[in-house]
Amino acid sequence: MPTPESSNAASAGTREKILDAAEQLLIEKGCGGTSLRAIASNANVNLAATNYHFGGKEGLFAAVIHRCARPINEQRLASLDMLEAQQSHISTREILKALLDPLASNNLPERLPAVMNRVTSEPDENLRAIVQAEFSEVSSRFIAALTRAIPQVEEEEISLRFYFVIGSMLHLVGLFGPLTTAEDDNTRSQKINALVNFGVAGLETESPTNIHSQGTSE
Amino acid sequence: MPTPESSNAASAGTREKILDAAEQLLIEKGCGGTSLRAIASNANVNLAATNYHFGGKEGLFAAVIHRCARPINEQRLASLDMLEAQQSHISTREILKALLDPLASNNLPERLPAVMNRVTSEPDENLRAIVQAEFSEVSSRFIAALTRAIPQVEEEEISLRFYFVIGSMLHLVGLFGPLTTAEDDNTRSQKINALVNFGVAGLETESPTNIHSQGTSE
DNA sequence: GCATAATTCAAACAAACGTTTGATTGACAC
DNA sequence: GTGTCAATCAAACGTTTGTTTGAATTATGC
Repeated sequence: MPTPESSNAASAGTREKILDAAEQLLIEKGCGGTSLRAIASNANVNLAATNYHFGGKEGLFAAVIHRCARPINEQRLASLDMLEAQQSHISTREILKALLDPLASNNLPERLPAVMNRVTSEPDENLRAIVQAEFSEVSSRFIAALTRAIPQVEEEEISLRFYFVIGSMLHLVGLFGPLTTAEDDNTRSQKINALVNFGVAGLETESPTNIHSQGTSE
Repeated sequence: MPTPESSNAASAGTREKILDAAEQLLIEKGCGGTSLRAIASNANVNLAATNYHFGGKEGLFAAVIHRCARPINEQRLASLDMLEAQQSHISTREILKALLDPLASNNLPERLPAVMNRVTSEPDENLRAIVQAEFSEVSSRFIAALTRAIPQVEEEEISLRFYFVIGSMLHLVGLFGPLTTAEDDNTRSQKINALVNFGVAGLETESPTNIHSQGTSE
């Protein structure tokens, strides 16, 4: 009884059908709220197929995360590579656009943002580790680029502000919800653009020198 | 068989013990990942007590949310009330401090931020509605105040940027994790302060007039 | 065609789930 | 004491869960 954990060509349809259904249900109900039976039913495959192809529930959701996160992160890193190859100094705005514009692109898996939003807040430790590993290169590369682009702010502060941008991004894509039409694509890219503006200003600001309590008295 | 859904004085110990254990487990495992049996076991009460006092799992978690969210939101609204009573013009920074400083206060329930972070990303629709209702007044009041404080940015944009701040906040409190010591309190208020700086800059920035694609060519 | 491996299937497994039941306890009123 | 009501308890309810099994089916190599 071999478990083809990493077979690709074989069993063309079933694997993808399971991944599609799992992705959909993961968005709607979360990881803990989705049963393998519901996945198999929505995918029109046998229940045992989920364990056969992915070795278990955890392996299945790991595969969903991987399939979703990889293309968008590759696009992000490719954009950053191109910027760094072409220019000696890159602006904060260019870096943030490389990070966030892929979310507005419409040749990406439609439900990718929703999956990211759902999965980054899952309490399951194993899934969290998978997500973190999937995004670690993007984080370190972009933090490094931002540190170079904004020399007047120290790296530790840049790192914290980068996670503010990520938090805003996750919250935003959670609001996307069922946007699928062409006009919604416009709305989406408008909101991504608003996040870029917001993030550029937040990242580049210099902290006020007086840290002590800036009270209510005017 | 009466179900004392809203009794207060009676059964002093058990109710609170259940709420404490449920809160703890909600943070660690999420709503779907926490069973009533685990709650009852950690609280050292009988399993049936959870249903007796809260009418079911959903009622229990709603009570946890309510107990957590209410004091912090009251503090936020009280701070905003005070600002609006004392001054005719309130700065963006003052508003954000009224919104975020309560998260650094140490006379609040320790695990409140973690509960907020966990529960705002729960897929359960009923719980989401409860959370939304709990925060709706804070949202509308603070968005209105920010709109008055930043007249050069239109309200719809302010509203979107406000949710960016909320997203950053939720992401930040998720990073707090097991911070409990006194020195960690300092770290926490430093990070809250960093978020205030970030948010002020992001909220007050004026969008660049050229919306069209700001390409890579310098 | 035939053997071999990969895949699908119905069925069952033990375990854990939320909820309910009915008896038992303790406190307070009269 | 007696009656009443809120609270706790052990035990069981029927479902649903993730996973496993072994036979049936399909594809692949020769």
